[in-house]
Amino acid sequence: MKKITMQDVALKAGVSKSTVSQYINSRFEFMGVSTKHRVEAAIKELGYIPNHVAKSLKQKKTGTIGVIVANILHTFSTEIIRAIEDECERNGFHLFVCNADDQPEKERSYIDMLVAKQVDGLIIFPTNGNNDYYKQLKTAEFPIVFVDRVINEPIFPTLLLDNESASQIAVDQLAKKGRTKIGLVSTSIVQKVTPRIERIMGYKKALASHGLAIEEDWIVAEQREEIGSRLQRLWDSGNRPEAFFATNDLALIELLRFIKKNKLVIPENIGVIAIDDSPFLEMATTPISVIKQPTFEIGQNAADTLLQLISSKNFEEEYEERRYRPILVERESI
Amino acid sequence: MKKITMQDVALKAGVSKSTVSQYINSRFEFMGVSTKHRVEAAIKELGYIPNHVAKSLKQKKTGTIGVIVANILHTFSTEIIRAIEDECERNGFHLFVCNADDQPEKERSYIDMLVAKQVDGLIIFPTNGNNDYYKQLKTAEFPIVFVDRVINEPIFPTLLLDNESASQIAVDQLAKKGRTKIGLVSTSIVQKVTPRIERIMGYKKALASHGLAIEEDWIVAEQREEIGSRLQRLWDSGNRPEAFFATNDLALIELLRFIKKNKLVIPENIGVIAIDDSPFLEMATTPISVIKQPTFEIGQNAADTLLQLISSKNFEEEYEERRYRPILVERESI
DNA sequence: CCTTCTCACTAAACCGGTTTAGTAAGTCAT
DNA sequence: ATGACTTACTAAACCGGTTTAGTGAGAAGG
Repeated sequence: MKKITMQDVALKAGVSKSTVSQYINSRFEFMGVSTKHRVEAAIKELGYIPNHVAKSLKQKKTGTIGVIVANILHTFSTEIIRAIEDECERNGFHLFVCNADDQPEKERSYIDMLVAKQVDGLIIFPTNGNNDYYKQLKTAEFPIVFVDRVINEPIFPTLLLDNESASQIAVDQLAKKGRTKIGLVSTSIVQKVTPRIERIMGYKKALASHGLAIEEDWIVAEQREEIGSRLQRLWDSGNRPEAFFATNDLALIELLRFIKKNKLVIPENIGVIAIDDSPFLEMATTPISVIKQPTFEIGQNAADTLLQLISSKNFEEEYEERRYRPILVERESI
Repeated sequence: MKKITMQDVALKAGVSKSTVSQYINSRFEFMGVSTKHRVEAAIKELGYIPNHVAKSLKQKKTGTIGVIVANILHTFSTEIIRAIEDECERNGFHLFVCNADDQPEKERSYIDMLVAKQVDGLIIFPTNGNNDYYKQLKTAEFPIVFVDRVINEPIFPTLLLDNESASQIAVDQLAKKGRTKIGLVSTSIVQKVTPRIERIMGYKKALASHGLAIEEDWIVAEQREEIGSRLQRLWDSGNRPEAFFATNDLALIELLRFIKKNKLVIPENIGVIAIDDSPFLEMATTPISVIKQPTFEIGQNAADTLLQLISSKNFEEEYEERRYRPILVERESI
């Protein structure tokens, strides 16, 4: 069935399509009342819906933004995306969301696809494997904002949690309850993912700040599927920490699974604290203490920063990364 | 900074842009080897990225699909969307995901926006408030697939859980454990949302099938924020069920919050079963039994059905709704 | 009455890639 | 030598909306 165009509306209303375009864009300054009503009636009668593809071609903008998430399984990612969506929507933009699964090749092909689709800008949780390509895009003055991870050069605005600070809070909380033997559980640091690296660094610094030794065996940083068995081996070795600090929600799930398997009681047998929250942690038998990221604020700011870049076209040579203060949610698990 | 176009590549390579277009589209049948290499080198040298907006205008397709979710807070929604994303991606399509918050006006404006953006089709979890508009789109032969909810006429393919069956399984499980006083917790049915209505209907039928009376006071179907206080009043009344059946994950969260507040022990003091799963339910102190939807299959089929509609352009007068068998995940909470 | 200005509207170029009919050169068969 | 066919390539129209310079009619001022 033939799609209705402005030309059809113009014919129906007895005007030119320029006049219809003026009407669609609410430019009524030089438009007779009779003309206006005829165009309005024609649009309604024909059920005309504008074609934004044609408009985008001429105006060289699409009103869309690409978001490339490194790992969408992290709850905080989806929370940040929700905030980005809300803020973009408030400004008349819509999102393509893509999941790179922490793979640089996937990320690269998403960037290409989104640039080809003429998105007006990108928000990327960078995988850290496309640094040359990021530089090319910088040279091309393509608007990009990074979130959650830092790359080797500060070429785009970068927003992320103060990870070391988050670890400091975690260790502080455990130490405050008298815990001196503190282990850490993380997902793999092979890819050198900023939050994981910085949180482990922060954990070490925090232990040192409490005069506590760093027990390398108590640092479990594995692929998610390996965490359980590593924890088991650690537990069975007899040299056990009193508490565990999980650096993200996926690590926490594996930690809780291990705890349940060994029929440990929180916090009597083992203390637990984690970074990032989930609705169920609050109402677990033992509600789990967490350090939250201000995901809504990060997302909103990321969106605003990008929209600013898009509209101003003012590109700085370098950008200072913006760090967000973590938020302690003290429950009963430590 | 000026964007590189095919014309620029053509000039560089010493060919016409038609030739460049043939190269980009891998049409080499009538192309000299020398020409091919010159075009290839020019593309690489200039860093040319095609403009899909121009291509879409000419070809009248964008390779994008709109997904309008009624309520994105439900975990099953995001699981279905993940499956849709994967399947669409496998077929070279990408998604716009919009959240209607169960509001028909929001849904309507999203449909308009997505049609204007020339998406090739829509997957909608319908709010049930735009039936006339759905019919208009049917008349216009716009490809749409409905998910999770049924509207008053079978004008588009519709995929959803066998909700009554899910409730039957829930009541069967509780009855099997000797529970005869079974309450139900749901989010609000004011909007007549298909799954909620059907699950309550299924619950009543299932009680009847076990010769159990329907205690209207034990049916809590409220706005999410009201559920806790309604449950509290029910509990304090003294006329209490032995177990609760939560019809979705949001209702379950409120139920668990109530249980925790009243220091009840699952399943000793109160049995619990719910529809829809979450990672944490498995490792709760008392792992919660659930009836899962086959979200991956539903999402994949929804995507395939829509892609079929898009490519075949073959629209039936009516469609039979497709029901999916629920899956029991027996844990320890009943 | 003539000139200038304003109002209301329109023709046509443009955005960038696709596609198709057309062109030129070379090959082959008669 | 000529006609038919194939290969390799290209000019230009098209997709649908935007935008701008242009046009005609009417009003106002000198």
